[in-house]
Amino acid sequence: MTMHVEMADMTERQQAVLDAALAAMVEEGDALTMTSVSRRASCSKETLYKWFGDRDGLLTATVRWQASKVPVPMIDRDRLDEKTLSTTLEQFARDWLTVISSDTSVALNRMAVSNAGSGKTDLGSIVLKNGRNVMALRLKPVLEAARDARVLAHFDEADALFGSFFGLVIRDVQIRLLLGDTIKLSAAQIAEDAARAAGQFMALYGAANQNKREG
Amino acid sequence: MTMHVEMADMTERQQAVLDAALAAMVEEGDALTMTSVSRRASCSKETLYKWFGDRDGLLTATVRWQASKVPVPMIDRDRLDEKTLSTTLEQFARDWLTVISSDTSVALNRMAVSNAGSGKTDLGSIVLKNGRNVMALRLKPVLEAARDARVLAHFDEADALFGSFFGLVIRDVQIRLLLGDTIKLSAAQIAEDAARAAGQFMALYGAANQNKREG
DNA sequence: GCCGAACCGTAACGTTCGTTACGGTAATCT
DNA sequence: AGATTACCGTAACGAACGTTACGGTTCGGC
Repeated sequence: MTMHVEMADMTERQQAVLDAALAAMVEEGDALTMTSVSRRASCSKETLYKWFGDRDGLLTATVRWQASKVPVPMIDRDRLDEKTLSTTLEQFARDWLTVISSDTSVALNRMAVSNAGSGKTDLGSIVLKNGRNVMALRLKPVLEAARDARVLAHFDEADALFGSFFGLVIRDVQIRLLLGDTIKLSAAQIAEDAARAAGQFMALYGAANQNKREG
Repeated sequence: MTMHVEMADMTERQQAVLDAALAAMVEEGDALTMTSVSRRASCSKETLYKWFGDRDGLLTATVRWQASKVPVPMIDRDRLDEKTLSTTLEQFARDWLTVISSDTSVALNRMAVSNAGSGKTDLGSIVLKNGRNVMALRLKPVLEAARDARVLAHFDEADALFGSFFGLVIRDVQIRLLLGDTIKLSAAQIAEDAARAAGQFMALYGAANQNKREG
């Protein structure tokens, strides 16, 4: 029976404990233990159980806490010419790649994937909801606005475009990171990749070049 | 101390045991236990330890066994006009998507990701080596041949092209599957996605359309 | 000053599971 | 036939860890 704690209800002390849990997840991965978290947070196990119910409760709270800390890029929907759309996409891609390649994101996704395999509580859906789906929710209105402004070619389902954008940005970076490949993504590298992804997306779906798709 | 067993040295009985382990991995995920494997395979635990050393040895042998079973698409490098390249890529994408979306692949990658987080032995590198890297190794000569035949625009590093192709094919499918999202990929859907990915790749990197990239 | 609540540190309990050990059986070798 | 080998089924051992319980400390309220 997991507790349902909203992030707003978290005291500073509790947030500090969750940060400790987060650090434990980064360093110890799935093998993180209640004892190690309590040691890191300088709190008793009894407190952990009182606050979070059980181990799963602690993990879900930790995942939610991290999710609430990830900044969501803002968008102005007012002016939407090709240039602004392109830079918006590029900024989106840059933020996204930065998050994805961070230690905490990797650890979090590893935990969620492990849990999705044999888990009672579904960390995977939480991560999906607060990661990919938030991005999709932010991006799709922009894509639709761009279509209506004739900046993008016509389409029916924004999901398909989002999927392609996702692929062009992430490529094989995330899965390689999750599988333990040691990649070093410098800020310059991220910026370059983001620009390439945005450019390619515009090339594929922009109203200026409409002859690039099949089906 | 893990044993180093080659696939060729596997007797039929041993392969049957590995198939049982594979089934256990699919159904029980990370929580698979030596007892459950022995029960499934109708063998004793003593035999498991004699053959595979320890739990990690069993897991790595299972991963290798599955990897050896995945068919690798063949390629004829002789005739390489735009049409054959396109269909080759499409076939590649179709095979790949089929593998990626299979239950065994999902279970295997989940296991490897979990292990990469807090593992002594690195299943992640094995999966990476037998999954992504095999594909890259097969595809890069084709891309280079296509470049030399002026079917693809000039490039220096085939890795970059491979990454883009990877993204266009996989998009967000794999990460969603790993995180427990229930997606149903029909053969028709896979075929459609493969065709789209191949078409988009040709549009971006084909010699016919050279003005689509940035940087 | 005294009380109760909240919390820390640690010890204790019970379960799970990896690992090892043992007795029994069928097949193969000498 | 007798011995050896390989294997099955099961029991037993030991460690790790989730969970609970307990004694001691701090702190806000009366």
